[in-house]
Amino acid sequence: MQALISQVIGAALSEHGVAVDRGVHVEPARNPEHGDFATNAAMVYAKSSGQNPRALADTIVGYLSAENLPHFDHAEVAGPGFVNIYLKPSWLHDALRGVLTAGPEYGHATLGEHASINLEFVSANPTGPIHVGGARWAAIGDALANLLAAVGYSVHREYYINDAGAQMDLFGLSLQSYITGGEPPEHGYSGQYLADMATTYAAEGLPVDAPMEDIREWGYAQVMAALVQDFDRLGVVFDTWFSERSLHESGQVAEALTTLDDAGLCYEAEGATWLRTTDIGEERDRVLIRSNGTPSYLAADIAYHQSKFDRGFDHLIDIWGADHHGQVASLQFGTSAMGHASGEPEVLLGQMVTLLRHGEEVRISKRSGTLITLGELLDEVDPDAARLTFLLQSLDTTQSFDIGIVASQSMDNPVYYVQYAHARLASIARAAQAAGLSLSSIESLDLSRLDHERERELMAHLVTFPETLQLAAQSRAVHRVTTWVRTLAGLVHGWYHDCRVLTDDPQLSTARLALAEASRSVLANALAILGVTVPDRMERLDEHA
RNA sequence: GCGCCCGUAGCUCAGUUGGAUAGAGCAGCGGACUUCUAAUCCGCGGGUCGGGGGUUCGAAUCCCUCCGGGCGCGCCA
Repeated sequence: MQALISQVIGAALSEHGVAVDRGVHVEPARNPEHGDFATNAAMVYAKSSGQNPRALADTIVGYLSAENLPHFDHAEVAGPGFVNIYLKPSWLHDALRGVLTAGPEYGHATLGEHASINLEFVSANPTGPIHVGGARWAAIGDALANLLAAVGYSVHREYYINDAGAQMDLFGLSLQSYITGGEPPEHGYSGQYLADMATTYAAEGLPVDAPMEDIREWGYAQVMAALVQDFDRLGVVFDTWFSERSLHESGQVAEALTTLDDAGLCYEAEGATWLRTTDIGEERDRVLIRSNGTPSYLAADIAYHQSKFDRGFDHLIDIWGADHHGQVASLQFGTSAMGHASGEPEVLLGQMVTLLRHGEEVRISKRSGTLITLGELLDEVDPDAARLTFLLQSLDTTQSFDIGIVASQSMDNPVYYVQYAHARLASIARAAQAAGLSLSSIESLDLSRLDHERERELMAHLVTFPETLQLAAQSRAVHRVTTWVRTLAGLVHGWYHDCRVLTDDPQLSTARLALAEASRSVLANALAILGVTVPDRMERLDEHA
């Protein structure tokens, strides 16, 4: 409908001799008094057409009125030159029919044209449990994958295991000291999880005097197993766990280094090999091969992203913590030097999580061992509550995650508000079935009885779902879906309160049942994208709970 | 010093990519269950959109500048 109106106005302007070079924006009116849709086209093109905005708006109204648009009622000029478009209620009834017909597919799009995306997120050293910051990327990455899939991309979830390099040895030495009771290494890892691992190690009867390498590898396996388990609890499953070591062992890192060198982008100095990142305005060049002969993290990362392209992905997206911001340009430079489009990989930087407990900040540091792990978080906080909390905010804002609030005040957590809306609608469906009420064929439904203001608002919001998904996907902003679904839940609750579905008026009840089913379906669809459980019923809580 | 992000109600955050009277949740106060679930609904109070310039019909949104906060600026990852 929106697109159709935009098209008609565009054609009208062209016919009127106006060059339509900036598109025609038609948006749902925010205020019901402004009709169903509004456009600012008259103000945008006033200058180039040589007319004042209101006169041009009058012209547009004339065209619209003559056009015989479906469901068109009338249009009028408002304010400085807006054109407000009023449609007959039947347009929302038709739209609702469309929602029901599309079912679980409603809102899905073919924007991505099946292009394949490799989405990498969380990626960390396997030297300990994932912490709360990682949990944010896990929730967001998984939901973004769902979102991109919903608009037509083929998405692959990937976790890069940084199992090569000095940190692994430091981890091995640290664990060894816990096992032997010996001196811990300088700047080593510490924390309860290492003590627990040492206990397990002893319980399994493994040799205390084993070489560090063996202990390191044993610990690595332990950490990975725990990682998979924690992600599973959060509902996140990766398609690929990619080992950094494998890149070194297969020679792909060496290969990448050769390619970069052949392109003349490397030089040697101070015993090391450098990448000329100052060529792209970086402050300094970056080391590719250390003076001790080992490739740097950057070298492996360039090879890693090359491997993603080798595996056939059309586009790469990485979600990184903002503390890695400084590495983006070098990696992209390296990737483009390997022959790929500039801007690959697309790196989404997420701001940090400030962990609080009842308003008091908890400093997290993996090496100092004061971390709150994902597992510990999920011991205290319902996984759905955790996920939705992470999906509430934009990646660009630092998130305050108060464990105390998300756990203890779970009554007030938005996740239950949204889930409860679904449970209520599912409850209506059950009651309707018990009463022998069912939806006849969608085409023959008489929806004209849906004329309550609550119903108008609810239907009008359902209509914006497809656009919301597309905008959210294009801007990689999952939280927009969350915002949208919270609004939907609010509208559902309000409607539920004012508009009883099961009445002694069969036509009214049937029409309302259709709206309930459509709302339930879209709600379930949206929650599935967010990765939040969709309950058909929820237990009544105690008064004091 | 340089780069990125942020600053919106007491608190936590949205704000449809520049639109009409800036919103929600929580917290506070006051109302609504003989009903398909009250984990709900309704009402009230609460704002120099960090400050100042600029761009234009129109700015929370774009540009400049200052202030305040976070993160980074390793041959760690």
